[in-house]
Order: sequence, then structure tokens, then C-alpha cells
Amino acid sequence: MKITPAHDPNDYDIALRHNLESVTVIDHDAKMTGPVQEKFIGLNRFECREEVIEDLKKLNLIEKEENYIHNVGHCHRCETMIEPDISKQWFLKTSEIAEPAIEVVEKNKVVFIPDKWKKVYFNWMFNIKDWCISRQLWWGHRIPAYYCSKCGEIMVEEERPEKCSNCMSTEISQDEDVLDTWFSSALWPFSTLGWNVNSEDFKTYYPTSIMATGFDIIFFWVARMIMIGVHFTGEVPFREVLINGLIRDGKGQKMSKTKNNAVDPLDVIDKFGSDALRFTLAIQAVPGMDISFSMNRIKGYKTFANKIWNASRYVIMNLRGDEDFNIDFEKTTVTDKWILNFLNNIIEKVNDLMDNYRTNEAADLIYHFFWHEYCDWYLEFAKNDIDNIDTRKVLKFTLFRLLQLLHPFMPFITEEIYQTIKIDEDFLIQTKFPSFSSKMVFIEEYKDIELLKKIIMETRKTRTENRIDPNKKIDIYLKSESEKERKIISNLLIYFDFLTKSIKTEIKDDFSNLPKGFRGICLGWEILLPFSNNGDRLEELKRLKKEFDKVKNQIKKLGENLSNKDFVSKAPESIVSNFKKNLQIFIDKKEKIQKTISDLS
RNA sequence: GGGCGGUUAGCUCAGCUGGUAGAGCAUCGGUUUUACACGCCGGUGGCCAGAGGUUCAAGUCCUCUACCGCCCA
Repeated sequence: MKITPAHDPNDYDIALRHNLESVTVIDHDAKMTGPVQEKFIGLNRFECREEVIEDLKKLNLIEKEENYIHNVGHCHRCETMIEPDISKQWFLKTSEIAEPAIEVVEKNKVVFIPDKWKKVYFNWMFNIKDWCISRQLWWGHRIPAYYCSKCGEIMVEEERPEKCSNCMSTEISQDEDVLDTWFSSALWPFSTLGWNVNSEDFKTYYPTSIMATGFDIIFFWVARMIMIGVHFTGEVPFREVLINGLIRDGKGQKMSKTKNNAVDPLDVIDKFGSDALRFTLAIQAVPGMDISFSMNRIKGYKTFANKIWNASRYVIMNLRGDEDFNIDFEKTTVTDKWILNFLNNIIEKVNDLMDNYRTNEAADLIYHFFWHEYCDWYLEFAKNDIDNIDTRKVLKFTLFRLLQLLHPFMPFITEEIYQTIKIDEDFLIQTKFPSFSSKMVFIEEYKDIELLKKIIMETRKTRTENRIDPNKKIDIYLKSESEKERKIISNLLIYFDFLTKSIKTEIKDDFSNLPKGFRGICLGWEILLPFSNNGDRLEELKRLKKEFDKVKNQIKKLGENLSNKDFVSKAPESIVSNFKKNLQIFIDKKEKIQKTISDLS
């Protein structure tokens, strides 16, 4: 049997078990050395193999040759085949410093986010091995070990000793090796704050609040920093470890140079902008989950940046220079109050989400609010009230708040826009991040405008689906049995007419004696677009029949639940009453659709 | 071999403590209206991998199966 404990890990283990000697026969240039036959010495390893085979053949000791697959290590840079070698290295004994490091995580002095990564940490810490901390590299912290060249004494000291502590010789040399990169990384607090743990800096900034990193670094850095930090200071180096996912390619593969599937961020930034890239990653970064890189999504969020730019441009164009943030709520409109209340809600939610590191949901929320509430609705509403200074104040104030909310996700475009609307602080980042304000609570106005939006949407839908010329100004009748709601909507008709292209809208409590027409139904309201507006009756019939089936289905579902004794007795009161309310709404709707169908037929 | 994660609209992915499914892109119809056609208005599209279980109620909790991926040995 051939065995080379000095040049193969498996053989090394066998040698340990059987008390065999490890004999070095390959030197650092991969040439043969040591106690081998004279003629082999100096040959490189590949030549030597051939020679050995030849010799064995001569001795008639080769039974057969065959190819098989095995694993051989290669240098990751130059691909050179690696030959394992035995050498003297410095090791850190980990058993003692690992225990306190396990304890601080068990006692939640260090918290992993998401929590599941704690298991990965424990798994590694419970199976920890002594840590080889010396490396044969040029760069790094040099190991503070000194050798006496006379007597061979080893001295580990902070400062280079003048004399050998054993024989007093002055011929002293320092170890050539440097510390493992991760050992140096573990020393980060000391490198940055100084080596005196009683210093002011140390007392102020240690421990730090959070360590953000990838899961693959839990072993390399997080665990080591905790061990070293706890050992030298008795205190954890950070309170929280936020684990983010890795960015993978479109197929979910880890990006790597050898696979050639890596993406250069600078190329992406050239194409879509750094804000778009940053926002895309932020909105896709579900805590602890990997991200599949998708160019299409970045492209989508580039258009968002464009939208922000244009909306801001519009707002700035309409400002008259006299807008500060002292808004007189007595003089603001219902729609102003609606957007302020909405904004206030978003601010509250975003703060909550950010506190819980659910940044992806925060980004999504802001995105939707900016585009589909502020732009789609509020900017349109405000066009009617642009001469009202307090509306312009709200317009500017809301934009400012949105820039603040967006700033962590899109720092460049938001800062650029801020520069043109700023009031006091020089830079956006200096302003105080928004928080919920009890002064901006306008529940009633919020509800009123939400109702108005629904009616407008239903009207548009009815219009479009019946092929009424989109540019044609038409007459519209609205009906509700609720006097309160009729009053609310009649006060908001100016917005309604503008956004539905209505010449004249009449609000009724009854539709009899009116011309026949296309109908829409929503939230107890009915919309009537007279046939005189033209349109396609057959399309309408088709649409209504489809909707009729939908409603019937929903009534069936809700009815099933409500006739279930268990549901009624066990489900919470609020759910049951909600179901009942919805059932009534759908029943009403069904009747109205039936009426409309008969009108049309 | 051990551990972890994924399987939701054509594609890439959200969906917190269980209460009748969302985004971006794509697609279809309409629209060049004085912030934006990188736009606006409207629509289509999903028995939430499969099977069982818990529950009045499951994309959401539990078990198993299949496939995909990652980490450790």
C-alpha cells in the first residue's frame, strides 16, 4: 500500500490513527525531495510519477491501468493542481472562547434577523474546530511572534523584544506569516476604536447596533467577531445581525466569474441609473431570501424614477414661491385633507416596516402611494384648486415628505429634486425622517374621497366598456338612496366632472322617468349613462351577463358561510357582520344588474 | 449523508400574527388631454406543485410526496 500522510488529507488521518510518521517528499516548488531515491530528487511531481510507473513496470509490479474520476484541488486563480503539504502554523484554541459566544446568542444579547439563521450559527459553533490563523501572504497583520536564532526560543510580545528572554541573544527575527483575513476582520472594533477598551471612543461606540451581511459570512466574520469581542471586552460587538440574501442570476444560480453569469453594476447603472438599481434591489430584498436578478424589473423601476421626475416637475412648475409648510387646515380642500391623511398613514406604516427591517414592503408601499395615489389622483384633484395657496402648500409638503420617504431607496433623484424645493436644511439627508402626526388625521375626508374615487372608477369603466367615445363630453346621472352620501358627492362634483368628462352630472334618489342607458353599480351607488351618448349595447349585455354570474357566485359563497352554524357561532363577531353586510351588497347589486339587463334587451 | 430554502398570473417575484389573491414586465382594447407615450384610461389572465390533516375558515399552520436550488460533511 502506498500512503503519503504528508501530502494527502485522507492519508494524514490514517497516519494519525495508526501512529505513522509523516514524511515530506515534495518541496514548495512541487519538486521531489527528502528520503526518496536519489534519481528522483529534483524532478517535478508529474515527471516523477512517470518515472515511478516505469520503474514499477520494470519490476513487473503493474497489474493494470485504468482511468477513474477523483477530486483534485486547483488554485482558483491560476488553476495549478495543488499538492497538500504539512507545515507549522499558528492555531487559536477555540473551545474556551466559543462557549461565551454561544451563550450571548442563546440569551438574545445578539439577535439574528431573520431568526432562523441562529441555527446556522449554533450548528457551526457547536462543531467548532481550532482555528488556523496564520497565512503565508504578503498583506495583513503580521503575527507578533519572535524567534531567537541562537537558542530557538519563541516569544509572543506586543513589542519586538530586544533580547531573547532565554539566552539574552539579540539575534531576533519576527515570524514572516500574517493573520488570517477573518482574524483581522474580527479585530474590527479594535482597529477602528483603538486597543484601549476603556477609551472614550470605545465606551461610546462599542457595541455597535447592527451588523448587516450575507449568510455565508456568519461563520467567517460574525461568529469570529463575537468570540473575539466577548473575550476581550466581556460585551457583544453588536446587538443585531441582519442577514441579507445573495443576488443570483435570472436562473437562480450564484453569480461567479467562472460561470460568467455575473453582472457588472456599473453597466446596469449606465443603462437604468443607480437609483433604479438600488430601488429594485430594495423592493426585491425579502429578509433572508435570495434575489433573482431581473433586468426587466430594473427597467420597470427606471420608469418610476421618470415618473417621480415628471410629477416633481409639474409641482415645481405650479409653485408660486409663497408656499411654506404652515398649512392652514381651515382653508384646505377635502382632497387636500384626504391626501394628508393618506400620507400620514403611509408614514406610520413605513416607520413600522423599517423598524422591523421589512424594507421591501416599505419600498413597495411608497411606490404605490406615490404613483397611484399622489400622481394618479391627488395631482389631478389639485389641478382644480391650484389657485388655493393652501392646496399648493399641501402639494409641496406631500412631495417633500415623499422625497424623504424615498431618500433611503433613491438617494440621488430625491436629493436633486429637494434642492429646488428645500426650505431650511441644505441636504435632504439632514432633514428629520417623517413620523406620524396627530394633526394630519382626517378620517371623514379620507372616506369621502375614497367613495368618490370608487364612483369615478366605476363610471370610467362603464364608459370604456360600452365604447363611448373617450373624448365625448357626456351627461351622467348618479343615484344613491343615502341622503348623506348624496350630499357628500354633490359637494365633490367638480372633481367628478373633470375626471369623467361629464358636462353635467345630476344626483338622484330615483332613476325612474330618466332616459334609458348604460349602468354601473358600486357601493350602493348607480351610474346611468344615457343611450343618447351612443355606445355599444351588445357589448354592455355581454359584460353585464358576465358580472351577473360573478355576483351570483359570490352570493352563493357568502350564503354558504352564513348558513353554517359553526361559522356563525365560532367566527368573530366582526367577520360575521362583515359577511352579512357584503351579502346584502351583492344581493342589491344582483337586482340592479337584472334591471339593467331588462332595460337593454 | 446532515441541514436550510423554494414551487402563487405567460416571465421575475411580493403576500406580517389564518378571514374570499397582489407588483413589475409581457399581453389585449382605447387614447397623442396643457407633468409624464418611460404616459393616461380600461380589460384579459391564478382550483396559490400534488396528496392528506387541523380549523367555522388555509396561499398562510401540521404531515407526507415530487421537482428545483443552496449550505455543511
